Amino acid sequence: MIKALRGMKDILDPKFLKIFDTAREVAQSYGFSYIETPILEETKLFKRSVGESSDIVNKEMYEFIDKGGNDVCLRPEGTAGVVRSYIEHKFDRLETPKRFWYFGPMFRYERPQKGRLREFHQFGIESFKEASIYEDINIISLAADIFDKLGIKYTLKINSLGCNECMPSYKEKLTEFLNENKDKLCEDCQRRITQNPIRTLDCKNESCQKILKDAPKITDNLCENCKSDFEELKKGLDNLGIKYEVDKHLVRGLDYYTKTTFEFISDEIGAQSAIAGGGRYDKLVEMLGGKPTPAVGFAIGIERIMDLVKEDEERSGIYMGAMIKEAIPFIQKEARKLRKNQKVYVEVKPKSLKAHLKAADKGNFKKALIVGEDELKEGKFFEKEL
RNA sequence: GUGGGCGUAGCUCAGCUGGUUAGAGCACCAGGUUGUGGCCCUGGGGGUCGCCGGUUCAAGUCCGGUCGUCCACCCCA
Repeated sequence: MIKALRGMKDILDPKFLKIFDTAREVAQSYGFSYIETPILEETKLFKRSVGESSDIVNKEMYEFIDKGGNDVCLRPEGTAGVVRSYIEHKFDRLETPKRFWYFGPMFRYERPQKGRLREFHQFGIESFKEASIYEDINIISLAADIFDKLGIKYTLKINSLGCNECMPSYKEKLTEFLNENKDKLCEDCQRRITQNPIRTLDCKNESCQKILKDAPKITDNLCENCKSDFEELKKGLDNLGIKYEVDKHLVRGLDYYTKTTFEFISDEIGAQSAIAGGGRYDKLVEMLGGKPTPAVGFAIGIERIMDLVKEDEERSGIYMGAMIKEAIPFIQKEARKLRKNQKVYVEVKPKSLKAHLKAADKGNFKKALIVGEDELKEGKFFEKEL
């Protein structure tokens, strides 16, 4: 038997569509426009944006040489492609902001576990050309609306990584501190010093945490602008009634993030608890060859929230069935009329009345319309509310 | 890449220290007097016991390998 590849799943759960529909509705209600970029891109794109030091680029990409000799890979995340498209269409030369939403599969060659697949789906938002902190709030509000609409409980964590002005100097100070304490840190943290020093702040190792509590704090190092923006962000979320926690250890794993970072967490889904993550990435457009353009966005992991969405169990629609073969054309014709304003399912195999009612019940329909010999003669239905 | 659990019917699993035709519940299908579902009863279909090799008179059961799956680490949505 041929099976789906490791870490790849067929999607049969109707909740998947429900999530898609909800996310799309919310994004459109905010006035965002749809974008879908190719699933296959030049490998370079991700090396430059996500960062060569990241695990994603380092060991998780589905990378290969195509028949034309191009080094390509399946996209491991959504932002890079949207930014590439933004620049390619010269939107960076306009002053008008561009706001997009997208939805599609992403690929990472990892060991699968709960909340982690090799092919997974993300709904994402990217907003370009708007440097205002109010846009960050706008974006967070959009994400919160999607979760609220889906009935998903979450904890929102926010942090600021600082900008071009203050981040590099903080990184230096931290690296210096880490190097001084290098021999006391765990193996992972020692590796992190060169790869992504800020990640050490997040280490789960207790002995590391003891040492790191004396490490320079990111919030103490923010420049005036970043500091006031972060204050404004908190006020803005208060204003909208969106609850949050400040998490000084919140670091995004991708190199392109700056200033605001945020994560929506659920405590009901195991170790992979981040259901959405995002933030500002003011340097990325420039890094990929565009004009300097501020940008902010986020992505939701669809598979991670599947279990958090409640199933619709209400009966709906009509079940139509025939008890004799001759009645099938009749119900097909009637079904077309009825479908103008409701869901109508037609069973094309003749069955006993009992069997039809049972099927209508199992299918969670609200009403059953059955046609037998008598009904066919009179052009009527046997009608039953379920 | 590292560590641990698990692979027996569509699903959830049972199968003691190896012994004849491999079981249960749920699901599915058909009946319970001819055309009224959800409950109940009866019957039925469905399994190369993940795969390969080894030990043995005999393996679902023991051993090795392999693949898959789940959970965790790393990392991330």
